Amino acid sequence: MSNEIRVRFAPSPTGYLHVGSLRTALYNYLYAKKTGGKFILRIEDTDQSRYVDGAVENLISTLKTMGLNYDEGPIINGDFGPYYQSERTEIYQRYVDELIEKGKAYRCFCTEKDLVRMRQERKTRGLDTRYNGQCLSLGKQEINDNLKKGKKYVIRLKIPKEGEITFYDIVREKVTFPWDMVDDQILIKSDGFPTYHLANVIDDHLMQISHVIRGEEWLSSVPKHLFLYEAFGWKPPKMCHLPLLLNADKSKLSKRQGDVAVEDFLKKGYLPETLLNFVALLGWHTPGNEELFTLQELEKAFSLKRINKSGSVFDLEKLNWMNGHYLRELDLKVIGQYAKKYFQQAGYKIENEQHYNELVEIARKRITTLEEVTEFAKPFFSKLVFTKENIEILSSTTSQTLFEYWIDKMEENQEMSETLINKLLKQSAQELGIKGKNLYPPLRLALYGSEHGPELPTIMDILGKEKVITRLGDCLK
RNA sequence: GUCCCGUUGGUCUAGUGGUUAGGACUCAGGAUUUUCAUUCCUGCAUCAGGGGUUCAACUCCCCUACGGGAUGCCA
Repeated sequence: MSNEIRVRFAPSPTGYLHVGSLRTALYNYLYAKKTGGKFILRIEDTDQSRYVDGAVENLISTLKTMGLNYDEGPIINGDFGPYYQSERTEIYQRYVDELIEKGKAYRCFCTEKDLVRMRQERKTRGLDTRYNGQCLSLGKQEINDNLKKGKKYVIRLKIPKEGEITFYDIVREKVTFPWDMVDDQILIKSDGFPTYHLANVIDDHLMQISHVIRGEEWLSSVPKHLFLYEAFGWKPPKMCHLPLLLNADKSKLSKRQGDVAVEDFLKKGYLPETLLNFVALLGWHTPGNEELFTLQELEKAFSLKRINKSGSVFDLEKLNWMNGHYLRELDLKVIGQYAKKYFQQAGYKIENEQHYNELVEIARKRITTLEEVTEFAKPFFSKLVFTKENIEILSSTTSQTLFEYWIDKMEENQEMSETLINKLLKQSAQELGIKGKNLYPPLRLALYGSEHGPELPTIMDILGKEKVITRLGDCLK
C-alpha cells in the first residue's frame, strides 16, 4: 500500500450542505492540500428512505462555489469508483458473506417490533438498549428454515462480550471503550443495503483512505469500525474526530436555532471567503494571533495537530464582522461581481460601470452582508421620500438660498467636476455664510434623501449634473 | 439510565509548571471624518469547583459539578 495521504468527505445527500459538514469538508481538503494528498468525495446514499432529489447536484455545486475541489468523486471519477455507495452494493454483499463465514457476523431475524419491545424491556431494567443477541443462538437448521420461508433478516456484527478496546485519535489521543457497551451493529439492512458502518469501512479500505476526518458524533462508533477492519484483516486508517459545532445554548448546531445550510448563508449575502475562513477557525487555530486567512493561506497553515477538543459555538456576530471585513478588503471588482445579482433582484440597471463601482464602494463600507448592498444605492434609483423633519430642514431659509445658489452655479458651469463641487462648497460658506450644519446635511438630504451618507462629490458624480439640478429644484418651494 | 468526550472573559481562541494570562468578536469611551460608515486608540471582563503532587499549578494527577455526544434496519 502506498503512503499517499488520501482523505475523503463522505456526506449523505439529504438536502443541503450543513455548515458543520462544510468544516469537515474543508479540513479534509486542507489536509490533502497540505500534504500533497488526494481529496475524495464519496456519496453515502445507502438510505433510500432519506433520498432527496437534486441533493447531490446541490452538494457538488456548493462545494464548487466554496472552492473545495475534489480529486476523485462523482462526475470526475477516479481509479477507485464508483463514488456513490448505492452503486457498490454488490461489493458490500461479497464482503459481508466473508464476515459470516468467519463467524464475525450473523443473521438476525428479529422484526422491528421485537426490537422495540426488547429495548423497552431493557430500559425499564435500567440496562442499555443493545440488542440482546438472541438470534446468535440460532442453529444452522433454524437459520436455513427461516431463509427457506423467506423470512426477512438483517446481518449483525458479532461484537465481543468482554474486554475493552483502546485506540488513538489524532484529536482526542487515547480513547477506550468497553466492548460490553458496543452493540451488535446491523451491517446489512433487510432491504439489502448496507448501513453506514459497513459501507464506510469497506469503502475507506478499498479507496485506500489514510485518514478518517469526521465529526465527533462518530467517535463512539469507532470500536465497531475497528472491529470490522480487524475482522477483514485490514489496516485501519488514522482516526481524527472533530469537535462539534454548537448553537448559542451549546447544543449540537441545528436548524431549529437558525440557518445551518451553507446555501442559506450564501443566499443571505455571506461571501464564500468569509464562510471558509470563519468555519476554519471553529476548532482550529494557529499558534499566532492571525485569524484572517484565504483558502490558499489555510492550505499552508493547516495542521491536524492543532485541532482542539471542545465544541465551538457558531457565533453569528463574529461571522457578521468577518463578512464585513471581507466586503471591505476584497478587490472591489470581486465584490462588484458578487453584488450584481442583488442589483438585478432589486431591478437596478447598471448603466455605467464606474458609477456602479462607486455604488458598491459606498455600500461595502456600511453593510455586513451582500443582501444589504442595494440599500445604499436605492436613493440613486428611486424617488426620494422625505419625513416631516426632513422637510423642515429642506425648507429653511438657508437651505432654500443654498439650493438656488447651487442651481445657478451648476447651470453656469459647463461641467460638474469634483473640483467644482469643492469650490462651490467653499463659496457657499464664504459668499452665503452658510456652512457646517446648514451646508452639508441639507444638500445631502436633497440629493440623497438622508442627512448622513456618502460624500457630496461622490453623490453628485453618480447622479450627474442634470439630476443634481432637478433634485435641488424639487426641493425649492 | 449507561458509555464516551469535553471545560481559559458572553463568544472564538493563544498559552505554559514561575507570564501584569496574549489576540479577535461583542459592549463602553475617545480620536480622525462636514455627517454616517470605515479606520485607529483606550477600557470592561476569563483559567468551573474541591483536593492532591511541587519551593511553585491555569498548566500534572484524582474527585465533583456542569456541558455535550452516542445509545436506530439515519448518516
